[in-house]
Amino acid sequence: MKILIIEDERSLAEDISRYLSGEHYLCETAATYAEAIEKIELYSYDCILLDIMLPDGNGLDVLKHIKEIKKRDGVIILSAKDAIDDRVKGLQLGADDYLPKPFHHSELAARIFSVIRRKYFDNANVFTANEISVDLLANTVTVNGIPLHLTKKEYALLLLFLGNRGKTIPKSALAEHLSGDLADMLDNHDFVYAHVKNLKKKLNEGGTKNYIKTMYGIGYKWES
Amino acid sequence: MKILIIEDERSLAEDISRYLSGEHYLCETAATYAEAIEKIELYSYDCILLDIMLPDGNGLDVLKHIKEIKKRDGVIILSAKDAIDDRVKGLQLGADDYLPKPFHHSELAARIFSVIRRKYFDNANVFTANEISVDLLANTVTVNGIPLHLTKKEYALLLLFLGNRGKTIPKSALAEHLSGDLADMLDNHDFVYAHVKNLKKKLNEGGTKNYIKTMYGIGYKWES
DNA sequence: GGGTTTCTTCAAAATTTCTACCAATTTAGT
DNA sequence: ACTAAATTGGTAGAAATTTTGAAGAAACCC
Repeated sequence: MKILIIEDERSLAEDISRYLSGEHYLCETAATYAEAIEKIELYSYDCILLDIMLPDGNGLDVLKHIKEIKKRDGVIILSAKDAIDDRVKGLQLGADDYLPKPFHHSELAARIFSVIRRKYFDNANVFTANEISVDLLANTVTVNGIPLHLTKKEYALLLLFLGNRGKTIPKSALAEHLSGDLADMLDNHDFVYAHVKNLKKKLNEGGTKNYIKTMYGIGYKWES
Repeated sequence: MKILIIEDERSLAEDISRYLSGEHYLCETAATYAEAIEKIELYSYDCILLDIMLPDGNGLDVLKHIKEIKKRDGVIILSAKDAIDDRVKGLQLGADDYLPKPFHHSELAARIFSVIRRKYFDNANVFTANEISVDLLANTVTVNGIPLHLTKKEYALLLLFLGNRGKTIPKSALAEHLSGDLADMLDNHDFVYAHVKNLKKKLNEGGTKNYIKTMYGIGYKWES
């Protein structure tokens, strides 16, 4: 899952980025209004964290922009505790949530989780696709009611697939998603093969059909 | 879609090439000014990635050359973050976009995609021609709503046809677009025949009319 | 620290795609 | 209608990619 952090205070942005990376999110940052607009126009994110005060503009304008030009990107507004005005305006403009600074990491994670859940998983805590069922809060998986033990990476992989059903996910994206540091995983995708294999195997032993299709030369796709 | 990567730092060029290959692009590289000019004169590309600093010349001169002698090849300039001058000059000279180094692979892919979409497909993400529909983001093809599985080269071929509807495409151009190493494929077009044949067959089995007309002695043409 | 689990690397086997080749067919020009 | 060149369609070997199992590293848990 991909997060954009729009925040001009660099140390805070990096702090958040580091924490969320450890929670299996892929993070990017934008420190200015201009940079934020650029990234929003070019990419899509699962969730955007939006600081209201930016050196060269107002975060609410960024939000307006997001909602104008498209998109179903989730938005969580970050701002000072007492800026009630911003909060009201933000939610009116279509923000998904509001988090006053300072906040706990765990609280941020919970809000992001909730936004993503709403966006990809019909807002349910338990997401079911055919015979597979995922408890997003407990982070457990069952197949036909029987618990299935997955490792962290396998679970991350499964969520990525389920959140992108029907879309082809390039190997490089899988590598990025699994590897945390998107270093030089560019030429070595062996570990992706390994994890996909293991996930497939476990799902299969659990008795599911094979929903993970290979897109030769590109990546994989979840087909329900 | 065919990309030319003009970049003297070999490892970077290879990185990019590998990544873009995984995203359905056909890549070639040029490491020097001379090599770049040579390839540009000989072939055409859908998008050219242009490093400004080359060991034997300036990338802006390459850009000038591109715009002089032809072409609707899209150009994205790659250069150091603070080279504002180059950016301005580049855009004045007709570059389509500018990407400061270092950049994320996904960011590069997004810019290339945007250039190509603008150039060939009226800025749309899903492109439909009669009963055929191509999702440029997911890289999938459907015929009358039924998914059609194409290989990389077949997909590249289809995109080339759809991007040039009504125009006769010479065999040599098809060979260029399909050939990974632009060896002396100039006299041997057997592999073009093969891929056109396979694409025709799959489209036909999918139930489309035969839109690919043979222009005897010249090439092929997509006729809607 | 020892034992267990998980992650990554490696190499051979299987699969998919690509290219070369050949015979049959079509085309353009005479 | 005949000829030479170009294209089609099939097949097979080459090349590239993925699968698979096993083993070595690394991380984790008492």
